[in-house]
Amino acid sequence: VNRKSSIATVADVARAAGVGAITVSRAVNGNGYVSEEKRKRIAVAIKKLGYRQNQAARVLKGNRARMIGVIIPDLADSFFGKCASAIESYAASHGYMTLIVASNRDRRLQRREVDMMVGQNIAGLIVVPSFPAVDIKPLTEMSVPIVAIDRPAPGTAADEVVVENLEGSKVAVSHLIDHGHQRIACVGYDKDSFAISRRIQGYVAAMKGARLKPEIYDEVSTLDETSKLLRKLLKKIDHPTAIFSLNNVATQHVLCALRHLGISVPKKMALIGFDDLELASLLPSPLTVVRQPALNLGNQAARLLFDRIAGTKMTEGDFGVKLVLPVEFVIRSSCGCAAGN
Amino acid sequence: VNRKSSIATVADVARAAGVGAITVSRAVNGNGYVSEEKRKRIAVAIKKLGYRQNQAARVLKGNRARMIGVIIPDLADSFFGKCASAIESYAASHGYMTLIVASNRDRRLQRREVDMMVGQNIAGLIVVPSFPAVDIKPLTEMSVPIVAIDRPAPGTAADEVVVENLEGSKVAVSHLIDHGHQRIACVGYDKDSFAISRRIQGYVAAMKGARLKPEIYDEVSTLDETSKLLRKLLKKIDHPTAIFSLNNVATQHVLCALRHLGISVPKKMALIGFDDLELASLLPSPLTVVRQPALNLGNQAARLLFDRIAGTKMTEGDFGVKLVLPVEFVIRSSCGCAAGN
DNA sequence: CTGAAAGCGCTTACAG
DNA sequence: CTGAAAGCGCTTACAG
Repeated sequence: VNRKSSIATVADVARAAGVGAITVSRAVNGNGYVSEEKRKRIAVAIKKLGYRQNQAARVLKGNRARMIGVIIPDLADSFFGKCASAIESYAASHGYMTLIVASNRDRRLQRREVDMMVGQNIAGLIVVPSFPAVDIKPLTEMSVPIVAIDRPAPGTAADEVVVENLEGSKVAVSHLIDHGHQRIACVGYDKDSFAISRRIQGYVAAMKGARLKPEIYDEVSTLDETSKLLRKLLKKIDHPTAIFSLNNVATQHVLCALRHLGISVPKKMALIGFDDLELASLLPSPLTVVRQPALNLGNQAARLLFDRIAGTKMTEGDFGVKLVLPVEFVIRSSCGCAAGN
Repeated sequence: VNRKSSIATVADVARAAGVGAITVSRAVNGNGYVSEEKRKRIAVAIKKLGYRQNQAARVLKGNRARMIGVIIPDLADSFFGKCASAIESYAASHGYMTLIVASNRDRRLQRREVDMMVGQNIAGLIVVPSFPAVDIKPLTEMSVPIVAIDRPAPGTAADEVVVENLEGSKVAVSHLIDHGHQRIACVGYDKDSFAISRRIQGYVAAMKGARLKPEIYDEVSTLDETSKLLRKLLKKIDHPTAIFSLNNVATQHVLCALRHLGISVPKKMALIGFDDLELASLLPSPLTVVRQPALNLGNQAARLLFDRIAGTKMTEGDFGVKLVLPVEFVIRSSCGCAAGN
């Protein structure tokens, strides 16, 4: 492949600038001292030859790639998409590229992806841990810094950034109770994930605090199942008068199902969802939600990761920084409050 | 860095399997012939030693990285997010990782990102071309296969996958005309992009076809500007009675502005948007839209790209495959049709 | 403050 | 059908 011959190497730059190869390397990487004069000559030569550092050679010498990995359950999910977006921006501003992969909640797939990331020698990883930490062990073994978002990664030294799941849910459910609701259903799925289980705990805490009986339906993941559930619930005379939905997808399903059943919100059924939705404020009854700071979640995670990459923070014996970001309770009117926003 | 010493190399595997290094390489990459017996011994040795191919060394030898690049304007935009998601899945199923970057419609940023992708020796690129093709020249010069999506990349040999922008708009606007609307405003921004300009053309064609006068407001990009525009329009006695919005963001702004102004849809103002929205069917008046096949767009683009990477298609003298995907006209009720969906 | 030499782990002609 | 040697482009101790 002799088209390669047209690509400039350090040696070419060194020759053109009349210096040694190592000096070029130092100038490019900003290590060690290079006299101002040589630095200039090198810069000129680089521009003239169109030199670009070959990352493969750099990595082969033992350096980490200027790349980080991001593993999220689903790239098309707006919440995770926003996280990824914030991370990518942060990485780009630090001169790093971002390998983004969706685990699709498929364990084998994620394992393969982790292996590939090892093969690429990534400098760090931000992950929404859908699986036991053993799955990312190949990376921890290489002491690649890791930040877990949305959920912790127990058994690792990973930093973590999560949100106030329990507190946010408690506030939301208490708000429904303040509106006079006695029967409040809690609807969603993925109850084994940290975030959801914490939200359920918050719901339970609020209900128990008001001496109300929790009604939890935490295995309702499709629109169909949601419709079925609501139809069943509404048959009872003494049915729930409010719903707390556990994430954006669950909220959408509940909204859809209620619409199809012709149940008006909040008149016949009040609703608060965890996670904001794009058009939430434009719905017939603007949706009251617990809003997660998706962009900030990504940002903070990236910040922690790059602190580790830069070696600012120690990893030895240190069990990681744990960050809990506040959520925002956005009152519109699906909860029963009159004024929308 | 002597922790390296614990990582197995081809030489280690070769020794353990009692074969030459090259045979290991051939077995791993599936080139050339390796006897069944040696293949088995090698597989055993690989498993035992936990060998993983070092991508940096592979790339340094002149091979392309098992990585593709994706450049989109904005990762948090649900339309582009879906495209990226489909591309990533396709790539993963082919054993490739995906470098996803947002250009943020910032030309300098994108140039830097292209340079970094060159440095990583990516095997292919899928790009939403926001800028002249000269910006991706470093990649074309290396004959990296490129597929343009959403917009063409004139002046390159890139394959392209776009949607029926003109046709979709024409159908939508004609539908409004069939509802008896005589004054239909066309609202949006980014008119210099291919997709939007084609949509405007479709709008104009439909209007002219009905001998109606086009009213184009194609520099309305923020909610504020949208509100201002609508307020101004509604002051006139003879104001437009329908709006055609040019993309998902414009549609959202129009919906928001109308809500704030207390204008009911479709009674006071009919509306059709290009691009579907998540909760479109749950709005007070479910939104009629021209739906783009975002996932399929990504899929088709990935398929074309991997055809090129596999060398199935020639690039020399060939000006690329041009694919135009159909859009779907989803009639709900914001256009004035009674039945929602 | 700067340079020459060695080597990272892989694969590609070339022999055999 | 399989192997030994060279080299991809870079950076890291080590001298000077």
